Amino acid sequence: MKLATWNVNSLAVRLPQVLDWLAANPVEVLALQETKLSDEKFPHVEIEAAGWHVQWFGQRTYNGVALLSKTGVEGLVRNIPGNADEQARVMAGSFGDLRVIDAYFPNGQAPGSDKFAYKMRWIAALRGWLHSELTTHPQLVLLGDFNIAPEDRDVHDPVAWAGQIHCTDDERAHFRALLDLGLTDAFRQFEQPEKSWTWWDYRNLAFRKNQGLRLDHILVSKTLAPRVTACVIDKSPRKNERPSDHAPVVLTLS
DNA sequence: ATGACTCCCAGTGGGAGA
Repeated sequence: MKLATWNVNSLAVRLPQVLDWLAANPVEVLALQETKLSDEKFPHVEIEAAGWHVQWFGQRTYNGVALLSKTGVEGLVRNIPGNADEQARVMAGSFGDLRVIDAYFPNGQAPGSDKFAYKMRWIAALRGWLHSELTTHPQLVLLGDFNIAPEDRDVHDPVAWAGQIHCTDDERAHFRALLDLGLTDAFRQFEQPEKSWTWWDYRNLAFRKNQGLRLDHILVSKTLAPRVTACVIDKSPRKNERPSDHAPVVLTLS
């Protein structure tokens, strides 16, 4: 079975691309981020008409997550329990014994900013919740847009990006702390091409020059790790006329 | 180079993203 994550940067713009992609890639679960739609505007009718189950949690203009799936979901959770948050960033659901947590981590804007402090608090709250989720759901996948490039090899120009947003020591320490919960970066379980990114700046022909960052990740629990047979970045949606600045990441489980 | 592009809500510009 396959699961995927994709930051679509506005589902209003990208819905046709998402439906095309699902037709070609009928994954068990597709986790979306940055839908940028209030719940009453979410295009669930179109998605359901295409044969998919869908759950959504959003707000206007910013953020917003959704879970599209072949089968129905149970145990839905919106945002991090116990962590009051105006921003719609998390949706968790169970598909049989598999717990799926879709997360859109805060961007953080710039180290030292209020938004960076929020990012740090938010990830700490996520980690605390994940700790308990893992005890009740040993088969767990955390996937989404982490807005963190975990290592220098995840950055096209590590010198230029040193200490910049997505690449600070604080963010990387938070990423490692998530791994320390017993999670594995599925992408790095396999040999991968050098210069593998999931995000390219819209500006400066960055995609054509393959100047990007690996910010979108799929972490799997210890119980699940042995079942992972592949994890790949799918650059094909970039061929669309108005692509998202992020590419999907696809996980295969035996 | 305080840039570049895209999206949103706005309203003939500006914030945010990453």
